[in-house]
Amino acid sequence: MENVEIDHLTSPSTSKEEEGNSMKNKVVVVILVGPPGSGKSTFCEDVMKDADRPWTRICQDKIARGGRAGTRSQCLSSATSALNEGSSVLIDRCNIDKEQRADFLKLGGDEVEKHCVFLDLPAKVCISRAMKRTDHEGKLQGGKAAAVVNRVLQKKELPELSEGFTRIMRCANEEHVEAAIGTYRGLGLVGTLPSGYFGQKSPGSKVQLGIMRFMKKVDPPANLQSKSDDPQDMSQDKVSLQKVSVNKEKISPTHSDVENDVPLWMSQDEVSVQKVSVCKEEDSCPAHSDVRNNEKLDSAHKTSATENVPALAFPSISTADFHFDLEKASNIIVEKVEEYINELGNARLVLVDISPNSKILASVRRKIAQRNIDSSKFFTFVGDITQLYSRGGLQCNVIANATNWRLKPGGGGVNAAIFSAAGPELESATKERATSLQPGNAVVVPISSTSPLFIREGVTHVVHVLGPNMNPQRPDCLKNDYVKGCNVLRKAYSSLFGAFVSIIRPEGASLTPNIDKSLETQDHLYRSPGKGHQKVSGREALDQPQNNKRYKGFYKELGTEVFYSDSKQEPPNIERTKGMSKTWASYAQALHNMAMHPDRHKKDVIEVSDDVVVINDLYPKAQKHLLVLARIKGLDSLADVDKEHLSLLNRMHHIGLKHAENLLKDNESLIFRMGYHSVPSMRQLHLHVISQDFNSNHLKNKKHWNSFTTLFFRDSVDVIEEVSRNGKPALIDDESHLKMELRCHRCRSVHPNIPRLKSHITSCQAPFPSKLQQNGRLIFCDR
DNA sequence: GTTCTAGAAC
DNA sequence: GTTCTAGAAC
Repeated sequence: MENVEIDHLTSPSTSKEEEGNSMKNKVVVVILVGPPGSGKSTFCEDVMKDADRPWTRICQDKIARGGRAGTRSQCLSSATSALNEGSSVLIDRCNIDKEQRADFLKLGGDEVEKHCVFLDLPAKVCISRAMKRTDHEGKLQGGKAAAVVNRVLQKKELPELSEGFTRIMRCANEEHVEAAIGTYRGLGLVGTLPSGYFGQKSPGSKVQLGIMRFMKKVDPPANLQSKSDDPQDMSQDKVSLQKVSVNKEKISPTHSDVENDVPLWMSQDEVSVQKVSVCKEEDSCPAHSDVRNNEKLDSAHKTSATENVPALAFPSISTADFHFDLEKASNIIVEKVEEYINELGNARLVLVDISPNSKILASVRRKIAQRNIDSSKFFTFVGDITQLYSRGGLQCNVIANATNWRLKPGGGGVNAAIFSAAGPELESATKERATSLQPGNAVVVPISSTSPLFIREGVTHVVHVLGPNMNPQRPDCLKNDYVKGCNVLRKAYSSLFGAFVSIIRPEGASLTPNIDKSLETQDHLYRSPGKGHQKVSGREALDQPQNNKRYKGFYKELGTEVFYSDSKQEPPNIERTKGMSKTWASYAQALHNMAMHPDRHKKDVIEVSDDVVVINDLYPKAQKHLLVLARIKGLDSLADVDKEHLSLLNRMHHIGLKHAENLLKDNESLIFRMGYHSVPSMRQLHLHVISQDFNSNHLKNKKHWNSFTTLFFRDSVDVIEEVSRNGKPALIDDESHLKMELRCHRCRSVHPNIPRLKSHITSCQAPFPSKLQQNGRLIFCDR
């Protein structure tokens, strides 16, 4: 072994001979997992400093020779040598996905335990650190570090025990990291650590361990014992005595008598055992089914099992029975996901295939790894789409069915499986809404509360979608006409994702789905509250205490309580605002005063007419930032807008456009966007006309940035379309978007703070997201 | 909406 | 020590 490649720390009191005898079976391989800047090297240094146990740090950057990074095989051979010499090993490299970890998990054979320390710190923390360091061994520092961290995080796959780890410690913050360092520093010459998963986001676990408080000691319940002989001995494991809160609803939707507090020192397996012991209906309980099967699936995103976020699971359309070219299909999937991903809010899209060797999944994964797609919003999953929750722990409230033109059960594949799993009611409910489907179209069918799909899997809607057919054995074969085929496949995904957006945003989604004209007379499709008895009974069922705890929180979050009940009721956001004029603080009256009395504010006013006033924003957030104020009293925000204001909205739009075009004459490099804040701080409906440079000293904080660059900003064109279609604009009725991480509005990269972000956007020339490039959302000089 | 500022983060 | 955020006050 070359002595410059690795950091050794061997206890001076331990001779080689003693190591060979006493340490042989007690060495351990600790594989660090985390992006650049997550603190892997610091972790190693802290563990090794004054440690009793001999450690060897294997660092790929340090193995580097002649300016080039070392290789994986060099790391493996150094690690093997160290283990043979009786030293435990710290693998200090990103190890971000399973494939990168696999070889290191074979080190030393079965007798050597493999531990994982998963440094899962917020992206912005890692970026910030990586950018600031000046002495990195791999020369990864400064500006390029942010891009690298972003890229590495795209590939992140959560470590799982099933990979071969006996123990995983996830560290989500500095406190957790300190605890982990303490754990390994306290691991004496012959000590061992309990097996299992410690920390949140245990993949496949039904229990979300809540917020870890590593340092706060709480006595464990009398009926549970730590694996450590001495539970007070923090050197065994600093997490050993922590209690965490567990959300009952998330443990087992059908059983509420599970212990509410589970001590953190229990491993994932122990928690599962405990659940089994209190559950009387193991065979039918989804939680237990999942526990039994959770190692069969390989997704890095099973955490959604414990999160009540809306999700659409969809199979690849047309690539199986309809023989569509896989590469072309995967291109279209990625393209359409990119187009819709910003409309999802906290919702997710999951591409599902039953085969672990699925070529289409592999192709999509390969392509998304090269794109800037938020891996929490879109990921792939290997599993049966009809048993995602019960067997895979993945909760998806909407599943897509790649169906046939007759919308009939049978045939094979996904269609047969979904009709079969849902029971005969799906066929009748489908028939109520449509009897046939054209390629490229989709139809939404709510799932009855009595359907096994709802009871067992938590599925509330099936979206049938029909793709193009390239198989001469099937109807409507396109005979290899891929120009047409690709267009139809694009339309199919647009219909599907549009339908999903309509389900999760019932007030009226911003996209126009491809509604099959032949079906328009029937009551169904995407957004309509509908009159089907099924829907009403489905909602009634939610009032029953059993079977539905999971879904209650879900619907509350989505605000869909009203949407699926009888259609005479209005969506909740309308009800709330009607006749309940919001009270506005004095500081929030400025725009109202200007709109009512423009003559008193002549120096700020650019244009006045009977219905609008145009002003320069007093605190512009970009080089050019105008406001078009409505002059109707009582029209304070989008919540007050309805169909009668459509002509005013159009007029505000055109006045805004006129001013943007005037400003473009002076500066052709500007790009404008026009829109409304979902929940404005200032009274009086006002349209922002803002240049996309965001070059302004008045843009100071996260709220400023996110109010113009997330879904909180409602493009004028979309608002107008929604009001003309639904009579009301779709409202994002919470302000969570304002607290989201700071992402570049062009390339979508994450930045740790406002100064860094502002520095980035001065030079980012990436094209705007495709959605913004459509429907005239961006206004720019065409020459 | 902004300003101010304590204290967290670096 | 400086930078940055986030909450209170207005």
